[in-house]
Amino acid sequence: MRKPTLMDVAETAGVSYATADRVLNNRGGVAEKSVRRVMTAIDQLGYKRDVTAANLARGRTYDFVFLIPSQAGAFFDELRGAVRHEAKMRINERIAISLEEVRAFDTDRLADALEACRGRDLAGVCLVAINGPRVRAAVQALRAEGVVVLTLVADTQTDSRDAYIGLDNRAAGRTAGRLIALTHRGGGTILPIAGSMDAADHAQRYAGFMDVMPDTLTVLPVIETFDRATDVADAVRKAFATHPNLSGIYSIGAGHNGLLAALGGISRPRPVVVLHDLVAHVRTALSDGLIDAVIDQKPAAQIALALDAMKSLSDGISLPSDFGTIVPSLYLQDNLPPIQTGGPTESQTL
Amino acid sequence: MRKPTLMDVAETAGVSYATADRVLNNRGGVAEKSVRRVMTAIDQLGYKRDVTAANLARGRTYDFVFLIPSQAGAFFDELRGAVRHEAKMRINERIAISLEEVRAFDTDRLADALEACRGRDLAGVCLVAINGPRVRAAVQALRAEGVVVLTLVADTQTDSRDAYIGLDNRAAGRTAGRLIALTHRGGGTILPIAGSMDAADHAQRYAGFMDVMPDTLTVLPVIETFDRATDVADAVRKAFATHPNLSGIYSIGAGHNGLLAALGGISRPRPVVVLHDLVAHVRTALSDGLIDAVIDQKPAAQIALALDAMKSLSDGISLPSDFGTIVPSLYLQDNLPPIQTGGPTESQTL
DNA sequence: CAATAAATGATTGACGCCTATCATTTAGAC
DNA sequence: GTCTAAATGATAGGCGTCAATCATTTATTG
Repeated sequence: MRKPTLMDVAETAGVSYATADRVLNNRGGVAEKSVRRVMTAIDQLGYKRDVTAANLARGRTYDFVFLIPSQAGAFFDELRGAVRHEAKMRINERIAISLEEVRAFDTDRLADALEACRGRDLAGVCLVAINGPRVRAAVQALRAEGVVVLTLVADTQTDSRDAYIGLDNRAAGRTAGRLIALTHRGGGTILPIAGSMDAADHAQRYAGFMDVMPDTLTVLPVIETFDRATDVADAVRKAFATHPNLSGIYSIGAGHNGLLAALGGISRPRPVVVLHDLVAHVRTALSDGLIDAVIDQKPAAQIALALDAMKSLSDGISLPSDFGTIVPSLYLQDNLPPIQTGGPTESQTL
Repeated sequence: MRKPTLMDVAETAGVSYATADRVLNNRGGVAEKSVRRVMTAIDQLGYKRDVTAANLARGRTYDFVFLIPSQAGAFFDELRGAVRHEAKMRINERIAISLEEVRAFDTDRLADALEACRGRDLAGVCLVAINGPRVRAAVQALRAEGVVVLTLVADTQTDSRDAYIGLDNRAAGRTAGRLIALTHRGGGTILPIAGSMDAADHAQRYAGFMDVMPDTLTVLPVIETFDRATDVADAVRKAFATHPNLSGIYSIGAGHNGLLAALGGISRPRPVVVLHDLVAHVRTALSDGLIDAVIDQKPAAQIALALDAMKSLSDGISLPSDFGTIVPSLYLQDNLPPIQTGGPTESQTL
């Protein structure tokens, strides 16, 4: 039989369409026993509301805003690219996405951008969080308006946003550590390089890394480079000079260009190198065998997840508890994912 | 401004709605110059047909059938589970999925099942292919009816189906090999275990594995176990006895229970173990540190891809050339994906 | 039992598109 | 200029739901 409609439900419940509708969209003013009869009919028939028809009727559209740092750097480039891609993909899901760039590390600009979102009848806002009183207040104001607010990549206080989508940095660090350990079953000397141990994500990755380090390995003190390529290169070169038996490098942060440059210049057997984020030049380096493994946080997947989450939340559907935790992907040179094609719906012009 | 409708297009093109409609759905009988004017208006306004409204109006539904081997075994269990899951997920996308189990390795049963699909006005059929003249004929007959036919996991001749969704087995083997090589930089002895080298997937994995084996490693001859757990266990135990310096195992096929049992029983330092498919007991073994790495072919993702592909193809949209190639995922115990929750839409009862 | 409130029924016009019909205009052939 | 074919316009009903209105029935209360 054909998919049941709400009219069918009404009939088998022995009530009018109007009453069935009142129950379905709990508009109230329905007697207890009628509610029950409708409910019964609903799951007797296996009725499921036709969401597309509903959205059509409601004329509902979802307006989402992404506030992404304008920070140069391959990772945020990818993130922005993913937003643009999803924006194209979802126009015929009645989802309108606008991408706004915000100057990086500038709480005031971020707060400005958030405040500018008020009164625009948005369904959701997604931001890469940095903390600050104005930011926090602006988020609260938005949520008070009924706008769903998500944090992405970097979180704020747990209670001041609706959900957080981001990498499990501890797991990422553990994964890196596990791989390093596996490749050093005979022992060795490892150099961890971070941007800044004051950055929560770097600190968590490092902690995860150390969690799984066996004591047969010598782990040198972390070098902080503030993700500046030249500093990274210098640090690596110096380490090579100082530790002739350096056998592994874990690069916790960014500034990979420096690392790659330094690696290209050495003569003796290259150490095992594990680093983060499969951006274009890292991908090339991995393909070329200049590095061994990349731990990725799948920015495109995060954007897609964020959209699903915002849509659900703004429909009043709550998220599963473990939602939003991104498990890192591990890539060697042989299981690199294809360059983003966008799936078959890409060409859906007409 | 609001999303333009076809009426808007008609107006800015200076034609009637009927003509615009004739162009959009190329029903023919429109003068060349009118076609151009409508086309121009379409991309001037950035008009995109509202697919949901269109499907609503058409009353179009997509009926898909999955023919999955009834073969016991965790992998096909997962595959079937994924089909059922997607079936639930997509009912409000006007997609009806039915899952039919077919006795494994039985071309006649498969052909029967395919023939039973005829005349049912299906949009697509997805099968785990095994070759045989009757199967091939049945597939052709279906396609002649306009049914999209996809192969999943195992392929047939390239020209006899619309698309193939499946693991890049060579890449999977290479990934395993790369990991083994990385963990044996000092050399070692590796045991590859396959179900049958006559099976294309196993042979390909093995080939990929050997592609990247450095000559500093000793690779023992492949053992064929026909994926029988007891045979696997025996083979592993025997290998331990024969090769005291056995340092790595690559299990190419299934029958992992036997491998895990044998591993649990050894006293000396465990070799590095890499195997395929993150099914429940493998997951447990990985969590417990009984094995080191798992290469997964993401059955759930394959099912989702298959559905997207069938839908696109039956809408007349062709697939990108690299579509359907599944790149293997590599899991260590720290980056295990969460147990399938199904995303936020799961709870979308009303 | 009347007066009031609560619950229900009946119906309607969107939403954007599809499909079909019928009338009208325009162009081409002679 | 007439006749025919091609092109176009106008319009209507339907897809399943939402949101609203108004009329009617049923229950409650004193």
